[in-house]
Amino acid sequence: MLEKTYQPDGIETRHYKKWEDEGAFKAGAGLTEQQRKSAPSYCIALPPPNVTGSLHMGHALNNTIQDILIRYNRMCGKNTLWQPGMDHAGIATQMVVERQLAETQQPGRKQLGREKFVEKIWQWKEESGGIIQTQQRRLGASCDWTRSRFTMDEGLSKSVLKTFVDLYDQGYIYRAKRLVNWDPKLLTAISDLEVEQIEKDGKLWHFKYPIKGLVGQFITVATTRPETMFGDTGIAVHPDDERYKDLVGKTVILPLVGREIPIVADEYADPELGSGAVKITPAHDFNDFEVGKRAKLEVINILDENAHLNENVPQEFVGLERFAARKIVVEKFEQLGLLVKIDDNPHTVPYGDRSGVVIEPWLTDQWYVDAKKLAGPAMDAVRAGKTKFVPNNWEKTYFDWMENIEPWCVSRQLWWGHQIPVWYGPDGEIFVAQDEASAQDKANAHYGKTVAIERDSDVLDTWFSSALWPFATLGWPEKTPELEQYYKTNVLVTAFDIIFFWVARMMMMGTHFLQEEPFETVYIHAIVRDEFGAKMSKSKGNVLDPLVLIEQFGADAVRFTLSSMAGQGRDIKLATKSVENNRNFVTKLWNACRFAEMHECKPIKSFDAETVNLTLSKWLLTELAETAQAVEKGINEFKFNEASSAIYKFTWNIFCDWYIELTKPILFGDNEAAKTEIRAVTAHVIDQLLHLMHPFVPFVTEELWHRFDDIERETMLILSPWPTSKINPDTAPKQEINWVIKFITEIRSVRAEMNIPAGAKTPVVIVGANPDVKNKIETHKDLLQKMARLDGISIADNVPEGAIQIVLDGVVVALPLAGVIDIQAELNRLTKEIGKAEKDISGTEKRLGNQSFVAKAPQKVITEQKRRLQTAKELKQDLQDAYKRLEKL
RNA sequence: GGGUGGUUAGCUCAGCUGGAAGAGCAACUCGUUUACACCGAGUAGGUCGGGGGUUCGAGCCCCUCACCACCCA
Repeated sequence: MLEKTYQPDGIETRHYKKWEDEGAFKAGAGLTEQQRKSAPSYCIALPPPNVTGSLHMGHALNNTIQDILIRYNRMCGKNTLWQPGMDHAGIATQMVVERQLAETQQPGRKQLGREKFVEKIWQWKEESGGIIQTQQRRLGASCDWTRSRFTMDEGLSKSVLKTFVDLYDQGYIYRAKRLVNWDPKLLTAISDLEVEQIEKDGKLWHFKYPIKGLVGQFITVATTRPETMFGDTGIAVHPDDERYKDLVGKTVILPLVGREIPIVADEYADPELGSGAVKITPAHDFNDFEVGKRAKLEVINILDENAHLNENVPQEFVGLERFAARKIVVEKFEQLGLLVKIDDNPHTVPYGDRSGVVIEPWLTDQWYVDAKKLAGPAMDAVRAGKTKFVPNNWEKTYFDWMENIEPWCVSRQLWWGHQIPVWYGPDGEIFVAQDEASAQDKANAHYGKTVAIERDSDVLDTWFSSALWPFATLGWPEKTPELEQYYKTNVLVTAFDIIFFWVARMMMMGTHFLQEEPFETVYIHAIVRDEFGAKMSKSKGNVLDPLVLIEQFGADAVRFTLSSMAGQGRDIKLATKSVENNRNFVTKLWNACRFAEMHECKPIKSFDAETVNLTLSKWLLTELAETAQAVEKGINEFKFNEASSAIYKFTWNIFCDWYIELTKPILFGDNEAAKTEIRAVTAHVIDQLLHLMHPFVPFVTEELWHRFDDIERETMLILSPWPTSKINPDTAPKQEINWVIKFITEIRSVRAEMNIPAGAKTPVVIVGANPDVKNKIETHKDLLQKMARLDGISIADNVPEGAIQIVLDGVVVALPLAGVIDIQAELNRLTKEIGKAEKDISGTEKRLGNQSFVAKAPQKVITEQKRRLQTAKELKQDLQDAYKRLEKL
């Protein structure tokens, strides 16, 4: 016997273990060798989480969606693969391990040296990396863990090297000295996508620079970064700016330095901003770099890797930290009388999203991928509809970014990652090869003798390897059966913030190396926020931990909450309360099965939905079939909220609220044939429902499927085939049961409104019943009485005196309660009802009286309006009659 | 500054190719009945952000304004 409530803890781990142990997650699970070859494949590459990561709500949503898709398609008999894994997260991992070394008083990174440090990282990875995969299991993710991959594993590393070498040989990769976003804390270049622009209350300092040859004349420049003045190599003014026209071509003497620098005309200078003249520091500002190129200005780097002033500044300033330098520079200008004023100036400042320090544009040698060339085919694939974005509007974001794509800086000054396969000869000649031996050969051939070569110490950007994910995990560059079977993958599920980072790069690499884009569909889901719509963040303290919620309410409740809220194009505002509600929903399902169990509803193997006799059965089966179709449609269209809502409504509002209640008179009665049918139907519908719900709430459904009857299951629900459903074209059962429901609802409503005690049973008299109504009443007499709390139903020609009167489809349902009810209250109630009918009548009449409506509206709408008017008129008449009868008393 | 999404009941959100606004939660009233109090029955609650337009008809289409959120400069 099922317990009163569902307790997920032990059950979840038990089923998960069984699924995993018995290979239910494995590629092609549930199919025979033969079927695997012929079945259509369905493959999802899991966006690899970061090896240092732990499961947050975003992952929970992301994984839930993928799991729904995978479980559904697996049950549909497809050859499925959900390919999991992790990426090595260069910076993040290095940071984690460095912090750990510091905390345990061990020698730091630099003391250890590269080899030892990397060893430490591997050690860390084995011991505590990848916690997230355990957490994904808690959520129920049915990935093929036996195929789990890591971007630093041997196979992927090979793919990465091949990719680099091929791209280099094909001319897509080059080395260049350009400005990069330099993180002076982590001492590496970072992607501009890893730079956060944050609005800050800054200052705008106005400095006077003396003009050479014009004694006592100055030009005022405004700057947000005084300390960079040591690197100034020019002053820019707008070419049309009358104030400065005469100064263009002259030079100024850079204070504190004494360098002579030119005043140039460039449209970059905004006459409206500050003084209209702007100092140009090409080595330390992206815009200035461009101006400098146009005006052929000198490029002077004044910062070292730690963002301290280097030897290119006057002796007394060398070694100063950038913000200390700023203070001192301002003081010096003030002392020299060259500080004009200081304005408040809110502006955006770039911060490294990992380090949290201000990012420095810094001039370095780095490796670049010519992303522009790769972007072309990747865009074509989307234009041609070979890859579709869902919701579609994200295509625009994709195109906007791809069209304006910048060279992709792929080198990072880290130790953790794929070391760049580039070797340098004694004179700096570049040799690119997959291993040192081949590089040596190339070098020897080049120089005509054996020379010492040295490998580039930098590693590749993590995204360089993740970009290969959808095919490298399938074995590429080898032509493996898996690659053949599963590429291109069906869908990529991710959040919008990853479109640039990852989707775009996979599209580029996939189209380039396999001549086929990596996915049919890119489904972009929502971002999970807190219940007030704010971003979840540790500092705000509004983070909901999925594992805590799973602990509290069960994984199914968490999953169902997320899928219910996964509407398209909208963020999810998540409150604990809604998870609790869905826990209640799971319990409701549990109790429905408990009811079935109590009444010995057991699956009948030979059950045939076509042969049921009872209207109630036919009605329920139709509702079920409609639900199944809604669920399928919802999943196929990525409208998980619609699928979830169909499940919820059927389970709670149809099956529990009505069906179970309507079966009670039968199950407690003595019509054995009816009882037998209801038992079979109930069991059948629950069985089907558990299938429909399984992708959403896998644990409780698996558990119930095994428990609500005593059949020894040959398989597990996870591998049980998805039901086929057929909607009965006969709508009569539906109409009949809906009439029953309406009858009961109306009486209940009136009883509550007229304050009839819940316990009191009332007789009811039906007046004006046609044979059809009489028939329905006769058929469902027991349950109508039970559910509407009636004490007998009689049929009469006249309405008894002093009764409450309900008009239901032209029939008067009277509750003769003379002496009990408050006549005036009943008169008031009827007046209100009459008012409603009148409003309906006048609205419809107005519409039908409109010539152009009648002339232009479709016939269907007009007929509907006429019918509506007729019904309303009849209702009003009946209500008025009821009123008159009562009024006479 | 450019772009995207949003504004519907107190809250969170549905609302199909335009045909008379729905759910869940919260609120309030009442709880007989062994599936379930993690429950049941019922009630109330909305100028669909403002303005204009198209249309016989607009929450939905068009224009405009306001506000909110996010992305990119």
